[in-house]
Amino acid sequence: MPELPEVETIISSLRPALIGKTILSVDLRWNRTLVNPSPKKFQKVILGQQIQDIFRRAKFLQIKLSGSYLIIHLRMSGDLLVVLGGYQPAKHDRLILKMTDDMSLVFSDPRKFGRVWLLDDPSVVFQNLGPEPLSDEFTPSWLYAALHSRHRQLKALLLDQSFLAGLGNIYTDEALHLARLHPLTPSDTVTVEQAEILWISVRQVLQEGIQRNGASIDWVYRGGDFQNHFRVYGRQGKACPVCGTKIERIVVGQRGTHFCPTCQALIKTGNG
DNA sequence: CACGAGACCTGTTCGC
DNA sequence: TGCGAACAGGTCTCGT
Repeated sequence: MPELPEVETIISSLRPALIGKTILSVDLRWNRTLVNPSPKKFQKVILGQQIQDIFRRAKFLQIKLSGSYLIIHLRMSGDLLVVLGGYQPAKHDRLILKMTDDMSLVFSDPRKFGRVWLLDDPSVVFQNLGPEPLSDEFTPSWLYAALHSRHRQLKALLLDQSFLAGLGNIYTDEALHLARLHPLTPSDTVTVEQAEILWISVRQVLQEGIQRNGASIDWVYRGGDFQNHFRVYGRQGKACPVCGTKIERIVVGQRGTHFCPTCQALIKTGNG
């Protein structure tokens, strides 16, 4: 479900509620949610630890405890909510941490793809991630060089977390539309100018997503409204906001991919 | 290295 | 109305 802006939005809501709270009990309701350590050790280690801060790295939530890091990835359908008072576990709850001040952190995840780690050193989980797109590390010249160091379809490459960390299916389609680049463009044919426009576009869609508190689709409403501002995602058959051409949907790397065939024409290169 | 298919899961929507 | 297919914001692994 969530991409970078949604994770950022969730963290913003959790931070004021959770910082300073101490974990009093653990209710693990789907064992495979927990990657590391064993359920028994997890409970033993986490009880009594205090939440000190919460950060994001890529699409991971990184909860700094007094003696460990609690790492959470929401994958497709995960959600985190804070509830006050007596709480009756719901059908899709996978992990519930009861805290001081009569508060609980609930990890709900219908599809059971989400994962949780409790680690002394979180870097092992992050070691294969590319740069953060909103950091200073991500520059137009880095992007141009990185695109040319591989030969891949732009859509697939932007989704690859080891290339760039944080984009998912929605924001990739939106960024490519803004940059007027076809999703199947070979990465090493992008010009310096196009790379710069793509760099601006990636940052712009992510910042807009954060500003709008992310996108809320399907049955989960978490307050964001970026879904009302999609240019191409999920809009196949509807008019491109720029030129009016019907948005098309194709499959790239097994992901639904939405683009405007006029604004994002595939430019043929080679043999002139 | 690049790419496609399959796996992991449940729920909703689409098409006949 | 019913029922199977297709689809869903993600990522890993395997075979070619």
